[in-house]
Formats: sequence, structure tokens, C-alpha cells
Amino acid sequence: MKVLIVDDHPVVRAGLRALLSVPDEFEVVGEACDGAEAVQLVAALRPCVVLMDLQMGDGVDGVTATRQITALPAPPKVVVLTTYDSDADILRAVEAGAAGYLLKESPPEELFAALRTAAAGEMALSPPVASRMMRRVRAPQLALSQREIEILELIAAGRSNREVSRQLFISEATVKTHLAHVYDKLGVDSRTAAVKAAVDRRLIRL
Amino acid sequence: MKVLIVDDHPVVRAGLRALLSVPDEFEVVGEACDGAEAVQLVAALRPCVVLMDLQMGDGVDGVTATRQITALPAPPKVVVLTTYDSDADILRAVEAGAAGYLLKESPPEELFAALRTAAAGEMALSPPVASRMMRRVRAPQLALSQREIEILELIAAGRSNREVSRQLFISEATVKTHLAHVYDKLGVDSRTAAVKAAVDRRLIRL
DNA sequence: GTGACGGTCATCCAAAAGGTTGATGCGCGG
DNA sequence: CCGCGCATCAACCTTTTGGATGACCGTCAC
Repeated sequence: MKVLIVDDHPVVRAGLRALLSVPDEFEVVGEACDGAEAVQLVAALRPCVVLMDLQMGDGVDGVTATRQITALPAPPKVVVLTTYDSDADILRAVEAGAAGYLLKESPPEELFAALRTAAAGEMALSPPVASRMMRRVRAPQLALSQREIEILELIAAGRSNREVSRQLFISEATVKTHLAHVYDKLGVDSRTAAVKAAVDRRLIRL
Repeated sequence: MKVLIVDDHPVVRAGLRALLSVPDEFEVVGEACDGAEAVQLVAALRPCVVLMDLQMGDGVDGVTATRQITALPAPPKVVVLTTYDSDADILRAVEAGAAGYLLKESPPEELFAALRTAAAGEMALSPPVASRMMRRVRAPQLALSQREIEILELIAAGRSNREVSRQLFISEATVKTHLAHVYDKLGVDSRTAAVKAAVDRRLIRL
């Protein structure tokens, strides 16, 4: 199975290459250190599976790269490999077309299993990720909409309502409406309290 | 040179082992996945250098483990390897006795050089880390007072100025004065931006 | 002792944020 | 088809926050 590794850390790339060299079913056909290179290499090397880091220092981030790759003709499966199990990241990755979401803490066996599962067309989730998703579906009253999370993330980055409205091309009134809904759902009544609550519940990362 | 690897991620451990296997001057004598195991293995294996991750999920954190290791008789050099170049982390690591501070983004050559430098008794810092330290010594005005941090922590917890004033038995005006000073020092102009900046610089935890 | 710094407080004003109500359009499932 | 959630916007009002000053007191260093 041809695998492409995408990660900006040489250490992590070497680690994945080393781990994947043990079972002879995997063949690492290339490595990319950012999103742009990843898209190019997918086209050139035609891997079956892409192991994609979400956090990448410069250039295109993992979610965007995933979206671009899955938009290609006959795309490979993309398995996201990341350090954090945050709701927002998982949802965005899955929404972007990821076929799996793994934590770097996972033992090698889980990594192998996830690659096989993804290549077989199934969705592969780390056990902690899966349980988090389960908690989410049976606690829908906390669920913020994508738009609400998007706005809350900008608020958490220290932006004012006006700045958020300009960045998202919507009116300030709309930002305030979304924020009011967020406050309702989180049971708070200020932006800083909302940020704290959302970080606590892993809805966003700071 | 005998090296002990300490990291809670199997992927990173494998990566370091793979990278260090290339030059024949290094010999990885063991791996630990948390701080407690690291201290035990240092005593048992007597490595020359310990490659220590700062962020470890459960158990003893990297700074504490570093402090414990450097307190041993005839301690090995500890080189800290981490993802983030935050001021507070660097200082805490150095204060705990680390002989080096490397970013995981560093190319392998830098890693090798850092190990050699540390083993030779010198201090090894990644270029970005070194430049950050330089910026810090010529910008000491960033230091928040204890009181300012205390107030900022309550703000970060979502409290209003009024709530903070009541909790600390001071007037709201005083809270506002402290906050204004905090904004000045952090170069921001709102509470949420201050919280973000302070968390980024590890002045507070959320 | 004088000056710098930290902590305390006050006042006044402007800007931002929050609360309420109401309205439109869109897509989706019963 | 109708309701519901989501996203969008507006107008109004209150509260909170931020900005600019100025002031007092204690401590610590020079």
C-alpha cells in the first residue's frame, strides 16, 4: 500500500517512516512538509493513503490540504494524524473529506489498522476520538453550529465584533446574533467566559 | 554517545530513534514514555544525554522530570525537545537544569549538533529559541506583576471587572487600571486579546 | 531623601459589547 | 406543505469596557 507522509516535523516524518517500514504491506512513497507540496506529490506519486498532520507551521494547513486532495480526480484516502482531540478539528477534518482521524499518542497497531481501514473505504477513528464523537451526538444541546464555532474562534483570537464581521463579510449585527446564541448554548454571558467554556469543552483550541 | 529518549508519542520515539541511528556516534540505550520512567531509566542505564519532551500527557511533566534528573548524582545532560518556542517554557526548562532546548521542527543536523554541544558541557539552543531569548533580554518590560497576572487569570476565567474587584476586595477602578497596564505590556487593547497573548506567552494557563 | 515602581482609587468620556425584539431566506425532514 | 434550525440583518437600549488623567501611599534602592 503506497503511503504519502505529510508533516512539517522531520522527527515525525522519520518516525512514521520507521514505523511503517516494519509491516511489509506499507510502502512510503514520499514525504511532504507542507500542504502545497502534499497536493503536488499526491498528483505525482498517486499514493493509496495520505497521512496528514493537521498542524503545519507555514503555508497551507492540513484541513485545506485535505480538502484540496479529496477534490482531485480519483483521490487517495486521507488519514489525519494530530496531537489534539478537539471537537472542532475532528469535525473540520471529516468535513474536509478525511477518511480517518488518529492521535499521535496512538500505538503503532492503531496506526496500521487505521491505514488499512481507510484504504478499505471505511472511516477510521482513534478510540478517544470515537468516544468524543459519541458524547457529542448524545449531547446535542451543546452543539455549536460550524458558523458559531468559526466566530467563537476569531473571538478567542482576540478579535472584536467589528473585526470578525469584516473578516467573514457579514454585518456586525450578525456577529452579535451568533455570539448571543453561543452564550445561550454555553450558559455564559460574556466573550471571555464563552472562550473559557469552549476551550474547557474542547470545542475550540486557544 | 548513549542517549535516552523520553516522549509519550510512539511516533516521535520511533522518529528520534531512526534519525539517531544514521550517524554512528549515537546509541539509543532506551526509551521512556513519561517522566517517572525517565528518572528510573537514567539511574539504570546511565545515558550521557537525555532527549526530553516537555509536553507529556499523564504523569510527571518534562520540566519536573528534568529537575529530578539533574538532581541525581553525576547526572546526564538533558536536552529538551518540544513543539513550542514559548518564553515561559524555555525559561522553566533552563531553570530546571536543561542543557539545551530544541524545536521538533529542527532539521536532523541541528538535533545532532545540539546533542554534541550538550555532551560537551555547552548550552545548545535552536536558532529560533536563541533569537527569542535575545528579544527577551532586551525587552524585559513584558514582565507582568503578580497582581496583574492574578487579575488576568480571573479575566481569563470569564469574570467581569466587577466580579474581579469583589473577589479581590478592591475597587472596579483598580481592576481597570491593572488591566490597562496589562494591555500596554502585552500590546493589545481588549481582554480577550490579552488572554490570548498571555496564554501564548505562557504567562497564564487557561 | 528622592525617585521609581507597584498597588490603590476616582472621574469623565467614548467605544464596544450585551439583551431584546423582530424580520427575511434557505434547506431539510416529517 | 409546514415547521425548525441556521444564517443573515436591523433598531433600540443598557451595561461593560477601554482610554486618559491625576492622585495617594508604601517600599525599596540609590
